[in-house]
Amino acid sequence: MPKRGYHHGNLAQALINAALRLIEEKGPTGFTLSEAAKAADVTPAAVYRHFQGRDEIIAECARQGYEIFADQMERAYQSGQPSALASFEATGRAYLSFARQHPGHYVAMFESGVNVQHHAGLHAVAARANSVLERAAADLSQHIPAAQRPPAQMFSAHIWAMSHGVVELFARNSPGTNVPYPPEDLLEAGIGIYLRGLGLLAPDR
Amino acid sequence: MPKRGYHHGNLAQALINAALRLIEEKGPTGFTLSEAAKAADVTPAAVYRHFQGRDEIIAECARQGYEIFADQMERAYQSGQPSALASFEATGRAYLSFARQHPGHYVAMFESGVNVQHHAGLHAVAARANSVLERAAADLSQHIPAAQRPPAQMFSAHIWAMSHGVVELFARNSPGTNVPYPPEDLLEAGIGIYLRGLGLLAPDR
DNA sequence: TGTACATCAGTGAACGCGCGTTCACTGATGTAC
DNA sequence: TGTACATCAGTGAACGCGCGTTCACTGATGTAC
Repeated sequence: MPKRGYHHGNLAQALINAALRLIEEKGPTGFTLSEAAKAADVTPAAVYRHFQGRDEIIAECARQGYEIFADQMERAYQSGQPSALASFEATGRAYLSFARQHPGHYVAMFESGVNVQHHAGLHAVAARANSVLERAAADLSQHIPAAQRPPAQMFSAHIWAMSHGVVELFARNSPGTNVPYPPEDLLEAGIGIYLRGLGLLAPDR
Repeated sequence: MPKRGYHHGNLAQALINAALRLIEEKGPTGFTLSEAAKAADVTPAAVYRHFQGRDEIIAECARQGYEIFADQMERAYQSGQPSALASFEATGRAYLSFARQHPGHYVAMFESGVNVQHHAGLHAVAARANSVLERAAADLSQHIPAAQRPPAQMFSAHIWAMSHGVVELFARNSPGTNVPYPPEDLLEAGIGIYLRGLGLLAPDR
């Protein structure tokens, strides 16, 4: 409890943290400005010293999430170097791991209905996260015979889609039937089969 | 305007339809009981003659959605018979096509936070939809050499995840960068690569 | 070090709003005789 | 066919609630001299 600085200390971040916890616990709908203020031991009106309103809080949650996400993707990419394959697989894994470690951020980014285009800073950092995955895909595509090489942007999108789908459908308590595999294994296997389809892994292992 | 039957005619379904339109236009959050009632030209209190409350309306939207979805999956499966491969590909395509044709239902089913387990009828029909995809996967797995055959439930989950991811990320105006491919093509290509990875398509085309 | 003043983060009361839900009711429809 | 009655879908008024937002304010902190 440092509580240093002016009055509260760092109310802006305290509100963001409260919002993230609320979003994580009750979904994007469950978050209210008033409740976040209460969680930060502050009057709802105080929020307006730091944010324009409710929307800006969610947007900032998402922005910080994209920042962390982009960093983790970058680190995953580096961890796999110099192997293009290892880098690519690591970024796929990083997606799921991010969703697990930062559920509040994840929901703010992908399920809150926040408009990435409408917030200047948001768009930039979202693009940065995306570019890591695309770079990994581009590296990898060098290893595919040019003739049958699909655009890197395309299979980066495939991996992103499969990762996102696994998170949404199987890494939460969510709808439909629960599949009896840990999401990590499911994604790992899926990416493996996909890469074999690209001719990047031996046909049988 | 048949307006037959008692008073309104078929208020229950009129409310569901209004709810679906609202959900489609404003997202799962945008739907309110009061607004649905107004759209059906009825007092909010009238809703309680037909539903226990707000939640039950959304659940019924989702239920009807799963019903349509299961039917379409079934039809897609049949359309591919007797080829296991054609059936499987068709069910994958049916997913995206359903999301396009019935956006309100889709959102109610997958983005409204409705709990499939909590509503008896919902769970059953969701399982029916899922079982079609799993049957298609099981058929297909017969064509994979037993030694390297992954469980059918697993690659059914992969295709479901990729389909869902493509819808969520690229078939809406949603987050991140927009990929310059029509979602249908993206999904088709992704499934193709994946099936090649399973050894079910020729390695080069 | 001490005093006077400016800054500005957070307060507390108030607002209008639309929400979901309840209740006693009304009056159109269906049915029995 | 006509009348009396039962049913029950929808009404309209009311409720309590929590929301986001505004406003004039207060009083702790930082700063100039």
